[in-house]
Amino acid sequence: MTINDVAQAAGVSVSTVSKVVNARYGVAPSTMERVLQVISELGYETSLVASSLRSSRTNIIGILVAEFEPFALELLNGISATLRGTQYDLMAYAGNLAPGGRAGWEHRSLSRLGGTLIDGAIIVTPTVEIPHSSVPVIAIDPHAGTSGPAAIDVDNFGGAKTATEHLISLGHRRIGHIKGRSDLKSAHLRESGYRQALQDAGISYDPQLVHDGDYQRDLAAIAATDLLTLPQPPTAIFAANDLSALSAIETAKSLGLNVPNDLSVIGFDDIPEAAQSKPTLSTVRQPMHEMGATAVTLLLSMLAGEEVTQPAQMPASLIPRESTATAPQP
Amino acid sequence: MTINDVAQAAGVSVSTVSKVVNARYGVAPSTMERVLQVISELGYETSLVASSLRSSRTNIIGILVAEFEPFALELLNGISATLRGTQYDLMAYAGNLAPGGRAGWEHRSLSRLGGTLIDGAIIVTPTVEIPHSSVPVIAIDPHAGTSGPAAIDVDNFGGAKTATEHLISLGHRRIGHIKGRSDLKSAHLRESGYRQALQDAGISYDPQLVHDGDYQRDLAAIAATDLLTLPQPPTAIFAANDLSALSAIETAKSLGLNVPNDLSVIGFDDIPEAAQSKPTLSTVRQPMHEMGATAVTLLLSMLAGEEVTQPAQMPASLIPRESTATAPQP
DNA sequence: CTGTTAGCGCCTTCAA
DNA sequence: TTGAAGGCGCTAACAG
Repeated sequence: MTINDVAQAAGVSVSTVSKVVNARYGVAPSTMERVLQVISELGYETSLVASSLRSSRTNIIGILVAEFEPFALELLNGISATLRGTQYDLMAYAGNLAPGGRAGWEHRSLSRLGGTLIDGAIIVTPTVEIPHSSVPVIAIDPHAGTSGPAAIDVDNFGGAKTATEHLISLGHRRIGHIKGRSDLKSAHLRESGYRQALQDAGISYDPQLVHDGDYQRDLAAIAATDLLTLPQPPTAIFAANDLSALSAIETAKSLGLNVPNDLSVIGFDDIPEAAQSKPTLSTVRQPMHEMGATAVTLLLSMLAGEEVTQPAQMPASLIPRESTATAPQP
Repeated sequence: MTINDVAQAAGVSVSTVSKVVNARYGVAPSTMERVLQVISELGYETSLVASSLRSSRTNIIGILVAEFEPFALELLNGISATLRGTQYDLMAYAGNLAPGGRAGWEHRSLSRLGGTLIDGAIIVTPTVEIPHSSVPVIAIDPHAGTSGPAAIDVDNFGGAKTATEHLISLGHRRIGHIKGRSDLKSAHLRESGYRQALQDAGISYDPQLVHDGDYQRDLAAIAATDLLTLPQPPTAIFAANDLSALSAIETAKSLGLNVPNDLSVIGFDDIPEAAQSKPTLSTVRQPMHEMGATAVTLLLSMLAGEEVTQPAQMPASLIPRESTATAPQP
């Protein structure tokens, strides 16, 4: 079912059909009607691929992710809602599913789709490389410096500080931290926030209480075990992300500890699982919906020809749930 | 950055570059090395659009949705997880965001992407039309007959029956129902399940207790109001979906009723909001993750050349939460 | 108003 | 082993 079939069936040339499809001027009303008739009979739709190869505009916004995990999905939700009612369709592409090459998927996806298929891109990346591209790009959560394209992220430092202050306000003095991936800026910022909160409260920093969890479930479990089997274990743990926090809760349970009575745990992100765990997880929420919406807004202005370079920083907010409680009396 | 630039920089022809990129035989090792060198220097990636126009395989699975709402996003999650480790990438396309034409997006999206951009499609549709296509297609939740392509849906009848039985087991005898969209088969099946459960329990069917909610929030609110202002209002309501159920709870609250003490409410779907409402919503869960996984499995076998026509029906499971309780004593 | 022509970037015969 | 040529479906000049 190509434009050729339509042209043939209607007894006109392909260019005439193209004009009708794209509502160009210069087609006789009668011809137009006949062609439209044939089109609807045959159920013809113009091929996105072919037309995008030829013309530069597609009216499609691409969102590029490594894979569709909860964070990206929430973002997608906000993006989709914001895009509704505009002229743009949304195409989400996970370019890292195939086995092999983990690195550089941002560049690969952008090169493969950019320029032709999509008019602009929102790229969700936890890595450092943000390629420059022929189309406007917004990066969300680009754990990197402020170089490169317009970027959006959450206030990692402030959020971590808030989380730690929450624990302090509950009377905790011995507070552990499970760090995130050390090559990501967000991990450092979150650790800094933790240390700042301690310092502000006059609690001295104890390196023994900080272990590496790499934002991953299994490594976080090891870190939690190390922390909890210390001669003087912490009464509370701030984990750099929810995944680590949930893992820490599991570990505490397996060691016979009760959360939150024996140990308080707080995470970062507020992924959907956080609200459904037992006990439900106290955490610091990234406003993913709003981040998605902001990304769209910025991208649309870039597409409208405006210059956008200023990175946007979104606020993080404390979500106290069941996994944090007042410190046990010694 | 096209294949031409690479060819020029490497001092070879485009066809040679193409052969190198696609690992075809017939290129001298030295040439190959030089070309690869240039490719990595220039950061060249083959254009998805151009190559898909020329060759039929892209190793991309498309998932076509009207928009990215919670149901589709959960599905996406399951699909993405199942696709990991296979050779396929995932492209999700929302082809109905642009204002205007609501109907027929399935056909439009499939025509525009199928045949060239994607090797196969999973289409998430609540409407009746399921177009035939040039690529293998699996339909999820196609509230339609068994005609057309391979389809996956949930046991609507059994799930509705289970929900109603749950209310009956709590002592309710006067049970209202807020129906779904009458043009969708799922709505009829859910109503049938409700009536079957009543009949099995020896409770006579009262047409006054069944109102139309169209699966929509606002219409469900009207239906709920009508039900609750009846001379003899129901003590429990089974809503055809969670959206309607949440709306019914709102309505009940605004009428001064306490849920679940004065009125029990149960929904259908188990969307994420159900676990976070106050009170949390009892419901019947569609196994969206598993439905997505099943869709992928079926699609992969179709792509491998096997015939798949048998529709898959997934089980629905009761998720009792706070919004249902024993019937108030008269 | 309509049709012919020339590519968009790529892959695939087919000659050289 | 290499390159030239044709064409995938479509759009955009340009002639007629």
